[in-house]
Amino acid sequence: MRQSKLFTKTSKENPKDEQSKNAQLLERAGFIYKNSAGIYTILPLGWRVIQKIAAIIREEINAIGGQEMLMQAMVDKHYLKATGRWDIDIGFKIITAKNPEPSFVLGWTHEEVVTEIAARFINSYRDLPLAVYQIQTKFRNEARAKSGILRGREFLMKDLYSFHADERDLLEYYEKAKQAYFKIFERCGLRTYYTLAGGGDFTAGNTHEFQVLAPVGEDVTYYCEKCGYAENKEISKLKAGDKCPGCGGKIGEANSIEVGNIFPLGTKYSEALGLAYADEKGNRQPVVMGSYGIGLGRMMGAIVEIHNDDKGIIWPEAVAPFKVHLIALEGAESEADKFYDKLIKAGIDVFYDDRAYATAGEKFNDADLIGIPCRLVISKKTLENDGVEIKKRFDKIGEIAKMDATIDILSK
RNA sequence: CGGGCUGUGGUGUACCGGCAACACGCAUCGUUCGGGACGAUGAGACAGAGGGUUCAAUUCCCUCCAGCCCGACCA
Repeated sequence: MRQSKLFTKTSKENPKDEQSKNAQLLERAGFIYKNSAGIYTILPLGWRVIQKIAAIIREEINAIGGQEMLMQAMVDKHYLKATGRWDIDIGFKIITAKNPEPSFVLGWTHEEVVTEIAARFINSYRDLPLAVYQIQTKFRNEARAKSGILRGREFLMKDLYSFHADERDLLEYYEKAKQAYFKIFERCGLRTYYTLAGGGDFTAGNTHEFQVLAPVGEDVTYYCEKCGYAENKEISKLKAGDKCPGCGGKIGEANSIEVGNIFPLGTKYSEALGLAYADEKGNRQPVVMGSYGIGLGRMMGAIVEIHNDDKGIIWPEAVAPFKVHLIALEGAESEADKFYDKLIKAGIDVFYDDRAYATAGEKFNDADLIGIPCRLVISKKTLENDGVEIKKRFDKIGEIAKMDATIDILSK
């Protein structure tokens, strides 16, 4: 991708109406655009990051047997009526001039919908267990959208639902999902705490959240500095300085961002929507369910909150919009063009700053802001050695390498 | 939903009861070219919307709308 052709441009100033780091940096660098409070367009650069995150999620969820599908945003009243959730004041009900009485809501979750679908296909214990998921837009009428893309009114979510013959099988899968979640977050550069939490409108029992410690986070987590055990303040009896109930380590208190959660739903939804199977003896049993969510936009925001410096974003390699940022300086344009073509041919995901009228300083500052982890600079200076300068985003100075050798290294 | 603050070219700001200024960005020309370089010229806002006070409103008052922050709420 040539930077001169990119749809967006960077901005030198922070937007006046954004206080959170994630929104300031993502907007300045051209990853997102705010249309309304809590409603952000994901621009080409941001969409690349979201796609990287989505690919990692798909890999890990597919690996635990998740089958991807897509449910629709419009959810008929009868689904939420079945569980008494139609009147929860979080959805956007859809009305029209001809139909002032709403009969649809823009889905803020899909337990009811997926449960009814599953009831059509699950009949026997032989059909279980199963797990399906989607990456889809959710709508929530947040009383107060805040913190940039960390709490929006419309956002992309991965929601996974699992179906089991009994509680034991659910818990087994729950553990698998937990491990998959740890992998997903770790691969995306996020250190998460597996946090005991309440169930909200989803289930009466306890649930688990994956919390990233960060000052902007709106949750408060008590966590063990030694073993990583954690509880959400909402339900916790712990306080800072206590001893960890598991290992005796010291409990710390910190604000945190909930990037994911997993819920043992039990039979609440299967009973409400008639999802049952025949066991080995032919007796009808309710299916035991779990649900598992990850907010993709919120993850992107959390990554930026964690990985930045005073110059801009520092993307973890796995989720960076491009693998390398190639910069051509004055006097090296034609050589840089050739090198760019070679990188493309070698299959390297490269962002190429070919802008003729930008100064070196502008290019470097933009590169720092956009935050691609590996930078290549070609200038008259580097060409004296038939070379290119390689610099990691977090390094102060780079080193010169031969162009061909650089392609070899990058294509590995 | 309650409270506070804010709303001025594309962006960030200033001024002010007398028909709007500066920086950045943008356009053209020239000089530059390894950390947002310089000079010249130029385009671009009827000041969130509506109403009121006044000879006169971007400025004062009211209403509404929008945004941010705090709180309440909250997969």
